[in-house]
Amino acid sequence: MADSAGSQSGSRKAPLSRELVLSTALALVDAEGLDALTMRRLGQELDRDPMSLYRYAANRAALLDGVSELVLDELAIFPDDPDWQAQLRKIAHDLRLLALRHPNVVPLLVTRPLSTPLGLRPLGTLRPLEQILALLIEAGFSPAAALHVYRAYYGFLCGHILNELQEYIVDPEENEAILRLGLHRLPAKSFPHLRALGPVLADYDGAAELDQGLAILLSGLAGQLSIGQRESPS
Amino acid sequence: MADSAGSQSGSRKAPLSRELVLSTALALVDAEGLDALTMRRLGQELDRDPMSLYRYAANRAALLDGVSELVLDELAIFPDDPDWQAQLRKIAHDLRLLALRHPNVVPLLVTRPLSTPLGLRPLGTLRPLEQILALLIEAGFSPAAALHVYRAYYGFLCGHILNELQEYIVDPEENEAILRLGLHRLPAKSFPHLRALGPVLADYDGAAELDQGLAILLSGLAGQLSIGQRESPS
DNA sequence: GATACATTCTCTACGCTGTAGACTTTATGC
DNA sequence: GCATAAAGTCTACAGCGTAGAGAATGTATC
Repeated sequence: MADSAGSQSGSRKAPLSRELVLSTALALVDAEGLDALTMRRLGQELDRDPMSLYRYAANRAALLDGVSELVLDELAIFPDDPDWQAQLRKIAHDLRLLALRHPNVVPLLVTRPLSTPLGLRPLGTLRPLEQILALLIEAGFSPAAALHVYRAYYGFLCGHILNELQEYIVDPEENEAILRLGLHRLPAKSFPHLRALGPVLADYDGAAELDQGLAILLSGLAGQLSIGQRESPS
Repeated sequence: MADSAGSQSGSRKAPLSRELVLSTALALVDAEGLDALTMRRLGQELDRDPMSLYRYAANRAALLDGVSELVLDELAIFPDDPDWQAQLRKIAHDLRLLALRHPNVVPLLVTRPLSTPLGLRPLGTLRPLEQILALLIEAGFSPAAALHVYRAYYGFLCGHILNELQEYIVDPEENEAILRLGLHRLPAKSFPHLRALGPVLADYDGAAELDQGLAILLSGLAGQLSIGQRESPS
């Protein structure tokens, strides 16, 4: 018998479950990146035959969807908050922190919906949309206006997170080195401004910039609310 | 006898080049998606051994970077435009159209930089950043302020494009069907607003929404300009 | 023409991937 | 004890990226 790794000395291993599979997958992605999440590797991590995973996810794509869902489940939204702007700000910062906590999952979050029609996505990934719509409608926006506000808000939010993560470098020791090395590599002639910004690029206060952008956007969107209220029937 | 496609009847085939390889790769991605772009398949498309591609791209990742670059090269930016807001609006719409023209490349555009420190990216992907910085500095922003404006602007832009593409469905015939099918699948109890929005979701005027968002954002950002500098040259 | 060299392309092979299909083991109900 | 269902395993296949050696071709020099 091939009782390979640790586990119980007895014949039985811990029972598998979708939750266990997904959380192990997430841990693996967090630790070693998306590419490390292969069926074989995950099976090994769970001390099971890779094929057993197909009981809990129809295929690798579904597994990735599951991981997305699991991460988004960490996001708490309160659609009943009477201060919708404050709530949107809170959600934004929460999502930002979530992204920083699971940077390797962000490509998934942002990419998977591109290949799945809205209606067929995992429910967990649609929950934020639904709840933010609820929040906005509660705040007085018409459903259609709520959708537009959502799009502007969520688009901006995703964009910010992507942007920030693109400049983010894991090891702050190496940061300076790689940054300088990289920037030095740029032809001075065609990239003068970028090269000159080296030091400024190095300290990026993502939370502050997110706040600034949100302030602009939310106040603009709030303006549409008061206009809409004055003219349109509720 | 493997002389498959057209080409000369003689022994020689058309000479390969990086441009040819990349544009063929782009065509393949446009036509059949990112997954279809394998070394073997691309080799077959060019009627060459897959290994010959490694002369023109160090590996598959570099090939993907090359495709990103090729697409971004289509984007024209005029850093000398005296009306920076108009220029930013134009860039935004151009990039949006570019994304709609090459939807399968968007994941690449958005995802690849996440795994490459800024300084080590293909130069072609840094050009827009540099040129927009130039535009903003020319307009009177300090370099640091220009960077902040760029981040807010470009983040919003990317976010919008991603958002729009996520709701975009290729076949307008099937659109209604899949949409309804999908929405009908949603539990009415937990997704009331989303279900109710079906018709509104169906017609999404991306250009208009992009314009609206930009209007809010740019006017807000322009405000920072006038505050930042007491005496304005404009 | 002949020779040497550099470039370009091809061939073979290795270890990895997702997963279909048949099979074995274990838990459960009668 | 036995039937049935559920869970897990095994084997196998087609496809992937790409290392490394080799063949074919183009060019420079004599």
